[in-house]
Amino acid sequence: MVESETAAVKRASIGAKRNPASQNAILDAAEAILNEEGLAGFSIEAVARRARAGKPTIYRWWPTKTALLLDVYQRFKNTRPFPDTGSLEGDLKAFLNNQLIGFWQDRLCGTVFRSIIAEAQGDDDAAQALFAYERGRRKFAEQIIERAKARGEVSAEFNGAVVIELLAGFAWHRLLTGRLNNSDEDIDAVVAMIMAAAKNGLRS
Amino acid sequence: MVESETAAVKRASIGAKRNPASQNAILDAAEAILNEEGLAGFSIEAVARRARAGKPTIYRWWPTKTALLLDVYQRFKNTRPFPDTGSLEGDLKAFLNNQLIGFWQDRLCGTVFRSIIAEAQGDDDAAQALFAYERGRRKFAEQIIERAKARGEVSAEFNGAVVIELLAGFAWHRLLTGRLNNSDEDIDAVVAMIMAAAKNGLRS
Amino acid sequence: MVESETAAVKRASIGAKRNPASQNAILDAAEAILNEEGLAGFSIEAVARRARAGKPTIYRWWPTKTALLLDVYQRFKNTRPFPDTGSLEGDLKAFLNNQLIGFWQDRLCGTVFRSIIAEAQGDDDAAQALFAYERGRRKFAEQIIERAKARGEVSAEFNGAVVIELLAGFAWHRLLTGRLNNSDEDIDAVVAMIMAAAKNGLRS
Amino acid sequence: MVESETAAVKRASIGAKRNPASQNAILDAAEAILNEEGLAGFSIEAVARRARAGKPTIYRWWPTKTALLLDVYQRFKNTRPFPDTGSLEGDLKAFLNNQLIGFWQDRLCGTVFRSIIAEAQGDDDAAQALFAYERGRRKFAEQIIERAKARGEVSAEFNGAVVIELLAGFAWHRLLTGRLNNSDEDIDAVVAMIMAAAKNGLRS
DNA sequence: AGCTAACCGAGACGGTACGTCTAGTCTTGCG
DNA sequence: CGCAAGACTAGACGTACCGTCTCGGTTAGCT
Repeated sequence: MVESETAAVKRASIGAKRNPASQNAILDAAEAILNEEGLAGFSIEAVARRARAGKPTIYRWWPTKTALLLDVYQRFKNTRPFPDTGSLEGDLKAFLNNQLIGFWQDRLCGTVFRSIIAEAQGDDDAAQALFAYERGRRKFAEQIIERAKARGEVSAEFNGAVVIELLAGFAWHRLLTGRLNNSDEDIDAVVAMIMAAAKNGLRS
Repeated sequence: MVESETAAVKRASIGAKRNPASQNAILDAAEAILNEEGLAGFSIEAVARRARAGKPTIYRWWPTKTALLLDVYQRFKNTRPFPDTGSLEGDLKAFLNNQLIGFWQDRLCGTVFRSIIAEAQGDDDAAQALFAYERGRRKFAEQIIERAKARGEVSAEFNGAVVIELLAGFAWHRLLTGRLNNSDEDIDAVVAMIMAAAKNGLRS
Repeated sequence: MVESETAAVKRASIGAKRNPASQNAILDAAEAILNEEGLAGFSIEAVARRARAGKPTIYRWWPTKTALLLDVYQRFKNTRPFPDTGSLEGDLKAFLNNQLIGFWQDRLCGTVFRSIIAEAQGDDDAAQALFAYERGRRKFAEQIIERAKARGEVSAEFNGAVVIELLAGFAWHRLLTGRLNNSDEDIDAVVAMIMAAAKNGLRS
Repeated sequence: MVESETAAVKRASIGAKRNPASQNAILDAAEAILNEEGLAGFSIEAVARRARAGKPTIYRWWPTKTALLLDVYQRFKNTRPFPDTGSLEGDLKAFLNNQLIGFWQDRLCGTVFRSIIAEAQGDDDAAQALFAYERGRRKFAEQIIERAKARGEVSAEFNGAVVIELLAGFAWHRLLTGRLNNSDEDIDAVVAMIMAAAKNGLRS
């Protein structure tokens, strides 16, 4: 993904339209800087230097630093499955492992997402972008509970939204406190807790 | 607490020891800026300007921006009770309401804590300080579960650490996604979920 | 001359040859910008924007900003007479009034020429163009002295080149120090000074 | 004067007051850049780089590029005499040689002054500064004529202001057309012209 | 009682990054 | 092939903070 991080190639305009080579070089550079120096060293200036791009080229396509971060994050998505494992327990574990904790452990996904969350705490635009994205992800994940209800695994009153947010919150907390690794056992514990609550058939 | 935010008074040295008036003026200014302009406008320079203090005076006592943020946060603490309500359910609700969500809704506590978390994502020192603080808070909160075990409300195998982290994660997630308000019903749902799991007597 | 400064008309290519409409639109825009915003606001970018022309179109025909300026200046020329008034005094006054100070007071001529001189101080190409132009003008003006010698108004040893340069220098100085206006009386004084020197019949 | 152009020394603050070492390093660097690269290469950025100074340090003390140029120019002044030679002819030659043409030929004085004139053509503040300076210089030089009148060399009606401006204009013209050198003979011719006019006793 | 050490406000210092502007080059697609 | 359009690299613009430093002054506490 970061194949051209020291791209010494000369990259001119390709006419009156966006040059995908530049776009990729910028995203590559952004990713590489986050990887090597973390959020603290991540500046538009540094990205431009590394990508051998002009600053205006970056500002033309990404209005804010966070927009660039979000784009870097988007490049990682779509690869991991979000399967119907046939059981609530399996689905919840897959959710944590494939979409949250496990996903963030892969490459820079976690680093980038941490940066986005941090950025959103001080910048309103970033906040709106992140919140919209996150709300969508949660809504999507609530299908897990709908499937479980269809299967009869949980009662219709079971509060799916809260379950999903509990899992997401747990994962965010692990991410933001630098404790993603060695979470396997705790993931099992969390899911077991949810399953226990589900078996009691309560409305939440 | 912010009684002297426009302190026009002249505040000289009081000799070879720390001047508490300066210390307070700086913390007041920091708080006021966070209140009025948010994390984005929060800079040492701005705090010094507003507090009519010299920058070195700030750097002498707070090595980093985050240290100052942590101090601002500390000023809010200690007031809210952390009672033994006599039941696990009561204790958990009190934990969320008095120590987490409810507490953060009060004045600037939430804003400041959000800022600290954000800062910690890019600054290692800040991260260590926050993580140590947070770990301590969780350990302390686990007493809730110990008390419940002593009462016989939950089995000895109940995974208290995970429960506390689920609640903390839920609260962080609400804080960081700007959804602290209108959480009362969801707090009840979360606690009900935990109680349901506890009643099943599982190891977690 | 500035008839199409807001040229909203669509101006396409007229095939494989230079489009005079574009050329004029560019010169018009350049002139208008100099008029309204002065040399400081005069950029190729601004000219292209105003003329609704592509930057390459400008660069194709004018290699430098100064070349464009010189072209704008040239459009003003040729209209004023450079007559043989029959006397040295009349010729000198006509020179100052028609070719220098009086000419520069007309419309933007002075503004444009000031800009060219300024440009020439930092750009070698511009300097060469300006100097060649100016040298030619002086040589031409020296005919005034030749005519006076033919008439017997001054001796053959009279240093015509220095006289012309004195007048040119005086005019440049007025132009560059923003004092073109109210020069009439001073023009008379300058010419009287030259006439007095001439009458003494000295070699200069 | 440019003794520390590659000043590798570390130059910290000397407290809450202007550091003359920085000031000198900046002026040295500005001078060196003008010398080596001319006005075209003269940017605040380049000066800061060469002086190993921060850009804000330059902007703190010199609001515009021209202000810096003027300061560089001022460092050259005051050394050359402006003597009373006892005769109008001698005074005029000394004026041209010591204060104008001859002075500008020395080191970078001419280059710097050319740059100032150029800058003044596009920047109003620069123009005001230059015009005020220049007006003062001319007023001062008019003492030459006053002295000649006191000596009885010229009549009381002799127009001193115009004479001084003729000389200044001649010198500016030589400077701005890159023809300072080999002016000695022409200086003599110019002065002879003025002397001839003076002898005729005309009012100008 | 005098000296010293640490404090205080102030603000300059060398830097880095910001977001905007222009320079000059390039390519596309229409006419 | 000329044209409008607009992308590209490059780098200067002027501003805001960063964290460090020295200044000149003040006062507490030790000698």
